Amino acid sequence: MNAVERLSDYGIKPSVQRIAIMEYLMTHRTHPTADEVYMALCDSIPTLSKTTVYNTLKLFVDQQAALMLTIDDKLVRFDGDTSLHSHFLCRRCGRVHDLPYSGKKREARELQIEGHAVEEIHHYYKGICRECKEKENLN
Amino acid sequence: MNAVERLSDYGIKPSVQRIAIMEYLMTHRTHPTADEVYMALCDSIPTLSKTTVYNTLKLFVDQQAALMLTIDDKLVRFDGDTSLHSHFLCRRCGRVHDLPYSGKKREARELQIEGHAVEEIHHYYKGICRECKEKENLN
DNA sequence: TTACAGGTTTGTACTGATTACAATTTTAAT
DNA sequence: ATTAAAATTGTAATCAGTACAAACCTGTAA
Repeated sequence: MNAVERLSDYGIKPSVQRIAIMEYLMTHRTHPTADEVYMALCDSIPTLSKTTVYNTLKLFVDQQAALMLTIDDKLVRFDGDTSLHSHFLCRRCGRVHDLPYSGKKREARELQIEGHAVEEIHHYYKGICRECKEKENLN
Repeated sequence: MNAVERLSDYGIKPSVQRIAIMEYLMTHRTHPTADEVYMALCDSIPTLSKTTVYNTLKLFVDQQAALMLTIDDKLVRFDGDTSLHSHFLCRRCGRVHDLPYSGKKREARELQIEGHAVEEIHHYYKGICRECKEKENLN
């Protein structure tokens, strides 16, 4: 699946900017911030505006073509992988790693929890990631 | 357990401000923002500074006497209940409701997931809360 | 009592991510 | 080719949160 197909799957009209941003999300599983997306693309699209990046990422989230992660209290991150999975934020290196969804399988399909209509599930974990732990142990 | 006891349990020296803020967190399970805490207390402590509220809440979180919730992308919220539980954000009324922790019991005691050292677990759910759904159905 | 030292609080100024908005450009249809 | 609608852009503004230095306590020891 390419970026254009994915956009139209979610009812988003393609444009140079939208395709580039979606492509970036699809090929970089780093959970980038809006600024990181902008910095990565502004060379290849010199006229790109930061406002467009913000608007476009918001559009993707509204259309459910991307996830907005608020795991970090400073920065909002975005994830092009909308499948049900969890996230791990390393307080050492600041990276966000994907984890398989660890909740009850049943719950993920439930529309209701305690009478509330659930539309989004976010499972976040924080700590020190494997790579940072291994580096630490070398010292 | 009163606020002063709770502070000393977490190695925090009591002061008028710290006691008032901890007391507010203990008696208001609304997951308030720093600004909400400030607005609630500035009448009874007229000299209270917003910086103090921010600093104190940060101190509580660092000492693990409170939780910082980043369920909302706009505002950081605080929770005086540090027991393992989940949260539901209603996109209609904006309130955050508590939910029992629904993850696997095993996982909560694990220090590691996929090799990462887990220090914090945050399970967030978003949607429309029961009260808002019921109000909606009346119309 | 006085003076000092440490920690705490305060107010102001600043930062930096995000948004509002109006102008410009592009797209699509007639 | 015209025109309307949609998309993009740049600038200015917003506003939660923070840095910093001055002022203020609190306890201790001369």
